[in-house]
Amino acid sequence: MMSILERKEREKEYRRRTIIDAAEKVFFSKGFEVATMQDIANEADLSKGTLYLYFKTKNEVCLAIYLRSLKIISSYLEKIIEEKDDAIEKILNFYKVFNLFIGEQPAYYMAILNYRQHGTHCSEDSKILKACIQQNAVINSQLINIIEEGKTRGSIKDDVESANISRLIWNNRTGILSNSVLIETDIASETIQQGKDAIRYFFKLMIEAIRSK
Amino acid sequence: MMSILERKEREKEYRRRTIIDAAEKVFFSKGFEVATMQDIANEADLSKGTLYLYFKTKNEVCLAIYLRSLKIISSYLEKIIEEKDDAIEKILNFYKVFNLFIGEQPAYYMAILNYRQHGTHCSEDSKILKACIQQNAVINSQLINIIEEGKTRGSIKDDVESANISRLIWNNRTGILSNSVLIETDIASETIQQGKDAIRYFFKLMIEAIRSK
DNA sequence: TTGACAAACTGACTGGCGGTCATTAATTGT
DNA sequence: ACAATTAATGACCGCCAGTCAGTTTGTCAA
Repeated sequence: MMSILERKEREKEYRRRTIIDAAEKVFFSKGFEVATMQDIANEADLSKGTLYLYFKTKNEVCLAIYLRSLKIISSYLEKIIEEKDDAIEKILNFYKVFNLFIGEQPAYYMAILNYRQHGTHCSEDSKILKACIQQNAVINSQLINIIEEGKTRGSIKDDVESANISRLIWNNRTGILSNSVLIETDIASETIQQGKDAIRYFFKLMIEAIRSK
Repeated sequence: MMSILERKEREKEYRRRTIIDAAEKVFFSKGFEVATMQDIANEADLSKGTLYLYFKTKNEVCLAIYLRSLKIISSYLEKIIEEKDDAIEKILNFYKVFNLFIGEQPAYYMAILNYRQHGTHCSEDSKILKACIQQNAVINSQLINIIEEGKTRGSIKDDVESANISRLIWNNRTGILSNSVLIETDIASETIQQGKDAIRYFFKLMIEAIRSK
């Protein structure tokens, strides 16, 4: 019967989510290094072995959280793109949304920070890793999309290199996150405020540089 | 006798360097996670226990490499500051020097990337960690110095927020490094070229935004 | 209802690594 | 020559990611 297979699939997906949810809690309260797979298993009311039926390694669990965060950002971007706003407006919206994201989703925030490390210690053919890279590409093209639209609509200068702007925005985000947490490990600290200041100023300068006069 | 104490001090410093040199080799060929303290000990022709007479933890060894890289960058900045160039010229020089650094010092490059992770898993009172934070602050003030000088000399707009520009440059560097290595783990790959493109474009835009017209 | 088959789950176990410490070797001062 | 101090060693410990033989649960045909 088809519906049984479907139900099983659903249940499997549900279980996966349960594990990721538990991992989020544990990673965020203890940090990725200190948290053990046993901790996650306890939090999810499962045995450790079960975790390995759903994720090949501890790194993959972290990547799963990262993937979530990328998808959230991507869906924000999707909404922003759909609005009738001007490209400059869209970029400003992204700035606002991203600030919100930092403040309200600290767990995802951490996951992003740790991604590079985890990604590079995954087997090359990891499905999750591929999905992450894919999602990164999607975000990249969404940003390019916005810039290009602005160029054709005339609100952004013609000679702006949209691919580089897209990278610029993304790179800057990464760097700000890294460096904020670098100095003060406490996420709630004022360093975050400094990071936000830097983001604000970055967007201000960048928009000034690319908008047509 | 003073000279004996001095010699001992020198020898200790020498041994420290030996260990860091060995660690650099090992970390760079295997990666930080995979490399073991035993590997480093072998490379340095020492026993594992000895390493722990010079560094409290494996993370501290990595931080030591990071500190080196920061000092290199800082000394480059020092030279740039001493030149009689205009501030804009200095910023461009920093861009060039930094590009060189990426291409020629891959080991340090990796150390920088891993810093945040290692820094946050060190005891708070670690001398090395403090030195790293201190060195970061030095670089920050060097950059601010350049901008401020440009403002008084008139080549940079008066209303430029130098602290934020300094952060911007530093954050962007971090992000670029992270994201370059993120997708392609191979340092020699073309992703590095894309990273360099992004850096070039970033500096171009930034300079355009801050130079007085 | 039953029994056979499969799929999901379990947790004791293993290997390997970071870090320690009692012991040994080397160096210094007398 | 001989304490005494300092440096170096490597066997050892605890811990944890990851495994796997065995158990439970779920499915379905007879």
